[in-house]
Amino acid sequence: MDVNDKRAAIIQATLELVGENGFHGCPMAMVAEHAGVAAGTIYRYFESKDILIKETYADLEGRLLAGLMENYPGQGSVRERFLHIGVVLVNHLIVAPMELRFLEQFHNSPYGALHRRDKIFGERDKSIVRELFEEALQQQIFKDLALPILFALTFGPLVDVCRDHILGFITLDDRSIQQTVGACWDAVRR
Amino acid sequence: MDVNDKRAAIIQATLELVGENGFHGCPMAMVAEHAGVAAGTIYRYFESKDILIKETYADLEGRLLAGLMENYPGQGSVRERFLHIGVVLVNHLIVAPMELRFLEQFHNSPYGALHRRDKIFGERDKSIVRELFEEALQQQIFKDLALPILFALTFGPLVDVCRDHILGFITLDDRSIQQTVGACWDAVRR
Amino acid sequence: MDVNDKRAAIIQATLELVGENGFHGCPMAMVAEHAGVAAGTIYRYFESKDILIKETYADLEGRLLAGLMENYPGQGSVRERFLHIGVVLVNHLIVAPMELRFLEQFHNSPYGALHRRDKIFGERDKSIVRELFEEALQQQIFKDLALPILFALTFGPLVDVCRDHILGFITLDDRSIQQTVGACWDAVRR
Amino acid sequence: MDVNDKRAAIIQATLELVGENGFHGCPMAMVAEHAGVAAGTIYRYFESKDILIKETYADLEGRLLAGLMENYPGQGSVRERFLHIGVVLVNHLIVAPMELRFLEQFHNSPYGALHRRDKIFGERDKSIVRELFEEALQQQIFKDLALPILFALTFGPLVDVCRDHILGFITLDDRSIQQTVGACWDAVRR
DNA sequence: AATGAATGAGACTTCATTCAT
DNA sequence: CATGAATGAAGTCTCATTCAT
Repeated sequence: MDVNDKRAAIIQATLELVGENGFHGCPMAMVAEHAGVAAGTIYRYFESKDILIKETYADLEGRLLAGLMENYPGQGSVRERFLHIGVVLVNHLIVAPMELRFLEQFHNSPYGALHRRDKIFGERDKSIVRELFEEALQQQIFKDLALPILFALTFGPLVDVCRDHILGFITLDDRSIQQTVGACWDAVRR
Repeated sequence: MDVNDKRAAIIQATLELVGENGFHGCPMAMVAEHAGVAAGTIYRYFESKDILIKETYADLEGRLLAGLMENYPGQGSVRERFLHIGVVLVNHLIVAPMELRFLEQFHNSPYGALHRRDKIFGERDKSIVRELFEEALQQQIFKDLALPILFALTFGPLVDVCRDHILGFITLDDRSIQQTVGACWDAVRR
Repeated sequence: MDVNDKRAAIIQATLELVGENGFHGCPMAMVAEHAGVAAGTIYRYFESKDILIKETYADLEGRLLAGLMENYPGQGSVRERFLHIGVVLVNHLIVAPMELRFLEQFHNSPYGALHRRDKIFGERDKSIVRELFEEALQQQIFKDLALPILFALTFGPLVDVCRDHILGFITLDDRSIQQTVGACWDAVRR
Repeated sequence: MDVNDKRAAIIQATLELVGENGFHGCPMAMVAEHAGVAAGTIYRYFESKDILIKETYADLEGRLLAGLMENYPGQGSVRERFLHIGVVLVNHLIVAPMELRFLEQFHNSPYGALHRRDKIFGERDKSIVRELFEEALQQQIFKDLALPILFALTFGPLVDVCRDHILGFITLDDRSIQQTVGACWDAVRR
């Protein structure tokens, strides 16, 4: 388990450094220092910096999805599940500013697009989010729009408001989060 | 006008390189080469790389706003003006992929946040967009949400769908653009 | 006389900039700006930056020697003349900090040594200083030391104390200047 | 000891290059080449070029002071100790031309003045030189002049004659060194 | 398996000098 | 003669990656 500890420490250090300082503020030597390992050691766990970044993203995404599934109202209506996902996502991101920053950085990198392609076309990665959206389409609850458009209408604004909250432009509380996710629902529902 | 030609060539080269390769793929030497000038020449027009980036953004934003104002239905209803802005914006961005990529890169940089702050709090930059949103709030046409949230509900999805179009994940045509902007309207309207 | 005005302005700008900021703080463009001429114009008066520096030095030296000859007690004793030279030199340098800085910078440059060589071996440049020292040697008033050593014993300390005064390490007044020059006299006299 | 070897090689290369070509003739790439290391390696030992220069100076000064203390006649008279210091200093400098040149360059740099300030006002750095001078002042053996002036009367000429020796303007031998240091003694003694 | 010193390509920026106007 | 925009070589410093220990 020592091995996983080290791997986890490196990923955590990467997340924090990218989150705080952006990609520029994340040299391998600094990752190593924060993780408490030697610079060369990183390369035993990750082939290159690119791969380290990608796996850090995958790790983050995994935890994000896991969070969405806690108390997930699997038996609830589409609307209930939609609101759950939106609210939990926002709550997760605004208490973890660095994770949000990381997500944004990642989406703007060359591999960001590649990852997105897999996400949208790949069949292997059927998350509850995608299941929900496909179900809502079939039941004609959602507008008849392409899946990426529905994703954009939902997650685009949510990520943006989280950023604005973190930057101090707005202050989100339970009520305004509810309202915002509700507005997203208005956007996608028929 | 020769001077402006050179300045414009440098800005254009910056736009294209950042758009194609991201910030990392845009060293000053490459900008110079693409612009057809010597490396040192850039510094006659822009004090530093940071300033070059900022002014490239300002240039792009200016053209974007100018585009929004062409055929702007100033006398139309709030809804008509909202749809005009959304549709024109999307049409502009999907024919200029590099400009879109540049915008996204910019918003994720240290100065991106600063710029955003000015935009939201500053009074000096009252664009037609902001005027429209404030009017819609006063007339209680929009939901009672903070301005940044309304912006997020509108422009977040629009920028995202443009990116997906450019990346080939979806194909936007007039009809789907109308529908998407309409969905944003559903999000913000009361 | 317009031509000489421009030349003089360039030399003056060079003196001030080197004096204030050292050689590093004296790019040709800045010299041009301070002198109120275009960068290219400097090259009509001085073949290169090296030559500009040298001629600036020559100019300064000329004014320095001219200063020494004002009220020079040509008929006075060797001691009187020595004291006059020392006191006038110090007074000149401590009211013109930039000139002193320039002198020091110059002596530490590659051409500094060359210039010194000419000064010591060249016959063409028989200043009153050298005449005085040679006379003092012949009359066995000075110690039987090589001329450069006598120069060093005299001007080395004087330049150093001027620098210390300018840097604020000491404060020179008429009395301490007299004493210091007197100490130099003690060093060289038999 | 391998680490110190590399550090020492870099310092030695800096000393030689500054000594031979002045500060301008000492780019980091050339230092690296002379030291037999890669350019980036220098930055493992020295944070910046400025710091490299300063530490090279400190190293040189340390060796200089160590040289002065060999066979130092600690029990001898003030005059004996003064002559010892002067003679040893000159002998050291004229066999190490590059060290002398380096010293001169250093004293003319922005940090030169700062260092000097510490030297004169700082209490922490009570070298035998300063102790000697203060003792001589107290015992009224020296003229009643400020310490910096006494330093100037002593070390100003000594450094200058060393330079002249190295440049070939004069040839110092034991006898002329004795005479020159003796002349400095005449300058400072009451 | 781990270390971390070493590497060296490449980034940004400055500036002496030229030359078309 | 004067201008000053343009040049591009050269400088300092960073950092992903390797490899001897």
